[in-house]
Amino acid sequence: MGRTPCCDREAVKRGPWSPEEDAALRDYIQRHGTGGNWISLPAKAGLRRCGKSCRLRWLNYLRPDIRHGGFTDEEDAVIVSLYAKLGSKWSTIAAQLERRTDNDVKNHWNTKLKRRLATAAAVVSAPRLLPLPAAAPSPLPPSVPAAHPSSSSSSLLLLPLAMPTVKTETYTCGDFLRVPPTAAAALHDPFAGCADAATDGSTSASAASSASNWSADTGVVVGGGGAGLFPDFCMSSDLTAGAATAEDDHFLGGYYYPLDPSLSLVE
DNA sequence: AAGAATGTCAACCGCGTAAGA
DNA sequence: CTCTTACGCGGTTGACATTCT
Repeated sequence: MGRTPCCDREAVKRGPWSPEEDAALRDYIQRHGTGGNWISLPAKAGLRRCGKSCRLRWLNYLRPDIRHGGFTDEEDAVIVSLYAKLGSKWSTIAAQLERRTDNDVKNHWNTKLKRRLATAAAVVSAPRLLPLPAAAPSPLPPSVPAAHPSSSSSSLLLLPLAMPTVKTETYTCGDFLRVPPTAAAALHDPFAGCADAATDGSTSASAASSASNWSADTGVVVGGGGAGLFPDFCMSSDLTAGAATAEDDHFLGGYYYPLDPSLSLVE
């Protein structure tokens, strides 16, 4: 037994909105607002649409202060990070992104980010994340916090990596998708355990060292491998300038997945 | 060039819940 | 307190576009 429909399905139009309907709805709302009652709005606006449909059309498409598509790397990082913390709370996640709708964020996750992560994880075969040698010197500049409060219990090395602009050899950091440690765990990252297993106080799996050890089939080594390398690789100008703070959650640490499936790990 | 496969995104569905009667 | 109504949200669908074979 289904629930009572919110409106008479026979009486209302469904499917894609015409430009005329868009104009009528936009015009009405700009003149009168929603009036706090979406159910009665369609009749007042002269639309043969369900109130729910009007609300959705306005919130997800017609509102003047929203953006569609073209998600930036920073937005991707925020989405992945918040998804790991909150799950599919799309409205909450969207609220953290300027002028984005929950529907857009949800679609972006389902069609791009989720698949990208899954593909990357599948392509990569263990060992995914290379533990740094215990004696590896800390690559962190003095101004960069050694650990983020939210993940301080993890032995993950938190890296001074931001969404990447510096080209090194064949690839840039833009060729990798950064996933914060918590997000990687939430995605059942097969390598998460590898990082967490290092409990001896030494720095462990390093996103930067991982990224810097990937190569293309051509054998070109990206970077040169090793923890000492990444100040030259993916270091954001903000971080090198010491501007990063512990609050810059999505700029610190995490796993780097190659977006190019042809990338393989350099042993 | 054509059909199939895949990707994208707008829109719908139905559930949970807050607010009001 | 209970019931009804409407809103907001997350999951899902389906049409259209694009890419692949």
